[in-house]
Amino acid sequence: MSSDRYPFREIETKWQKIWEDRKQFRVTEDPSRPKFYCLEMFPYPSGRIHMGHVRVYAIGDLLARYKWMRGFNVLHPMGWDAFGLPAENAAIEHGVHPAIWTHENIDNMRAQLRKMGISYDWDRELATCDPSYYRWEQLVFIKMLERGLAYRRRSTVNWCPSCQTVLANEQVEDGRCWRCDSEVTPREIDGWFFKITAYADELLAWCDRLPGWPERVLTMQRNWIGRSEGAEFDLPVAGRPGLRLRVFTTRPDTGFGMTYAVLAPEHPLVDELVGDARERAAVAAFRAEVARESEIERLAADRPKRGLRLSARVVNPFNEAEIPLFIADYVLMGYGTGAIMAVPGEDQRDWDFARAHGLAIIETVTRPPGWVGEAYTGEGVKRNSGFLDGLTIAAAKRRAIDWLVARGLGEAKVNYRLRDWGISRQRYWGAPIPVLYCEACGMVPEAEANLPVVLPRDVQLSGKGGSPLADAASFVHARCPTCGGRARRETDTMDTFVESSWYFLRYCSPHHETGMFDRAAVEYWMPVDQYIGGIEHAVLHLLYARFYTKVLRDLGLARVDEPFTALLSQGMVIKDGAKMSKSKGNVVDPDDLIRTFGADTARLFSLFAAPPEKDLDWNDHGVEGASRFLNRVWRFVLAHADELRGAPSVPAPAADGGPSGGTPRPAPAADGGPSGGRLAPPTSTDQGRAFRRTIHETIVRVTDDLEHDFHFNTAISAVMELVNALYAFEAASLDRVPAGERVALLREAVETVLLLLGPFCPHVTEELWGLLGHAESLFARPWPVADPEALRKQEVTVVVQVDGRVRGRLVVDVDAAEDRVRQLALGDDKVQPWVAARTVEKVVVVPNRLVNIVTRT
RNA sequence: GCGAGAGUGGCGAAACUGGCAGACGCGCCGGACUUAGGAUCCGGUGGGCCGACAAAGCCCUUGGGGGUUCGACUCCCCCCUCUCGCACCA
Repeated sequence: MSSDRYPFREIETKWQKIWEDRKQFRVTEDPSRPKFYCLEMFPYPSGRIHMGHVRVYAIGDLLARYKWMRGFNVLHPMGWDAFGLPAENAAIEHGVHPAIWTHENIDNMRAQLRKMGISYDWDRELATCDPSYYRWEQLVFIKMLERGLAYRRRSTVNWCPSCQTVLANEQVEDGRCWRCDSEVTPREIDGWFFKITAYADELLAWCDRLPGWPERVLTMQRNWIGRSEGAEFDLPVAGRPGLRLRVFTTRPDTGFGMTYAVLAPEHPLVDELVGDARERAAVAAFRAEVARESEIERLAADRPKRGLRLSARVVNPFNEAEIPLFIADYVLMGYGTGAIMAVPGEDQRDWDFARAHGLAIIETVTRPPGWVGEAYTGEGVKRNSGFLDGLTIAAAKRRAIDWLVARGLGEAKVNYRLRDWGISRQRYWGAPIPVLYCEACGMVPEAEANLPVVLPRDVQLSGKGGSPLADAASFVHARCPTCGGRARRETDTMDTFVESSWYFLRYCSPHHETGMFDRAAVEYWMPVDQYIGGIEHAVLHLLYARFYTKVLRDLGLARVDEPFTALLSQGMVIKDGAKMSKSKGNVVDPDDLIRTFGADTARLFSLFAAPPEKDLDWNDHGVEGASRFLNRVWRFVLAHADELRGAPSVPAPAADGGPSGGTPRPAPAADGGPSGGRLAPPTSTDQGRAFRRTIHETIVRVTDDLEHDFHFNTAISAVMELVNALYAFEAASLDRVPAGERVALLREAVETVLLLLGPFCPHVTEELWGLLGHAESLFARPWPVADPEALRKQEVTVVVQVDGRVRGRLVVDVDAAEDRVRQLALGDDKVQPWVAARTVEKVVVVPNRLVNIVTRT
């Protein structure tokens, strides 16, 4: 079956070696050329690449090679997100050290990626578990500590019992661990945090300035940050002078509608407010009941709101009314002040609770006529609201805040859903946090001269809980960098998302030894022009990396506001309607695929089967189709190689940029093939002219598809059409087109196919390019530019409609006079019967496209 | 519930600012070449009128229903379905 396929194995091995030996894709800063930084999210070295990797790296390589041909200085690096739990779990299960396991996996995956033939600058490869990498992150940690951007505190965190570590909020999905899907439980623990909330406003504001990002991702980030404007103010506790309850609200205008107040069950004020032992017991019971529920149960929609009425009462400062106070499970300690004023008239949650507990409901916004419903949250004029009556909601909000401020009760306040990023992990295989606890000095950062704090090799990994580093005596016991006294090292390691928050900066100067990166290199390469990765990182990695980049900027290390100018979120690879997984038995192994069909076919199908942002439905027959297509190209060139070599090569485009704003290469390769021709093929016949137009229309179509919309699938189909046309022309032109002209056109078509297809299928196109007599790499050639002369049309087919239905066609000169086209249409044989018995009311002529004759009886 | 996106042949999908719906590929059908073909090449392939075949033609068709327009997959309104994200965030 494969015996008739072109020899992809030899060809792919051959060219991979040549590219590597030549270091063809190694780049350095070159101020004379425009740069293009093309980056795919680096992989976790799990050991094997999967089809998702094939897809994302095929996309990245396509863009990198295309930009390369367009004359850009392209940075296209690859590395390894090498810290993380799987390595540690493998160590526990199989007794192999995480470092060894990781490096073996990296070696395997590097070999797999090489077989894909991707244009990486391998000299820039990095692994985040390397001390020469993470040392800079430790240095930045210390600087963040100095500025209060890193801090330690005790808090309730998300604990994954399976991973035996803490998770950041972003890493919990529906109450489950993002990695292992275990149910997360709350735990009170000391840990380190990055103050991402200090950047909430900036992260949010820049969401409006990232036009190259998918709206979907920006929306997710905006939601995650969750900015809301409102007010914070105090409710005095009735009969307890000096005791106040602080609440946050986004609707200060509804203060007069506040008929009760609610505290989160774990609110610290609750203990001060309980009256007697009986109430104390009731509170304890209520808290226990709430705590017993898992996160997942609490998240279940539409569950009744439960609450407990306290004996204490508070005073509504707006109307001096004494109102009841509750603790209830629908108020969360983690947001705002952990306490709310309840306005059942204008808040559905409060309405539900008020109805369940027989509480008063006051409407403070005039409902529209005929409105029926429960709580009303729409626009309207204020009523039942004292000094706010008659105002709009917006005006009333301002007036209410002014009123609170004037009385010293509160102020305007912005709240965020975003929490600080908890980066402590109670695990081994991560970057050590460079901090010590001195018996004399307390918590002190490690001295910069002592960095890196290297992860010790000899550690017992049991998986039984507790930081493994805590058991490594040689690591834990250290000298205080300040006083020289006895000190204990921090044994938490950093979340691996810290490493992936700056690897794109390290790529700019991966071997830089005196700092995180070389400033000039970063100035030249950053930001990343095109970032490509999965949607699963819409908030996680992409938010952290944006934050960390801004921190580095504010530390004076780099002048970059945003790391990624444009983002492409590629869809998943699915098969038989489901995500590929071992349990479903629908996994396609990239190695098998490449062995059977070759890397070019694997890449071509990945790019052809669906547009990149959609899920890709894997189809084995479709892969065969892709393979068949490449064979078709291969066979044509081989059958005609001798003949084609004698014809003049395609003229290299003049170095004046392309049709779509690309930037020029400096000098076209002086490699015109053996005959060195530079002239456009003659087109003395209609057939020749039509074929040449097809060639150049294909150039326009493919270029537009790549440049504007990432329509890789339609770009490929355009090339397929050209190949179909090539076969057709070859067969039909033999006696009709002069031999010299014919072979010149065939050569122009073939070379155009190879150039356009090169970034998709680099090996086979390189090989065929060589067979045509070219000494230089296809990728040293500029991207083809359409010849306007070839695109010019003499005639066009115009559709003739009668009352919107196609009844005939006309072939007319391009830009023929409207009147003439109208007359031809009306007189057309096919059209006549449809208009004969009717009155022509109107004739619409769309130049070069269509005529619509509108009639009535 | 809120937000975003999507719904087009047997399947993956095309269709630029409204202008020939279904490009390209898969699958299927037929033919050619062949000892043979699961290789290759050529042709056909949305549904219906429609029959033993063919040609030509007509009608219907982009989730459903309305609307705007000479003309709607595309724009507007209503509804249905699916996917994703957020989900007591005050």
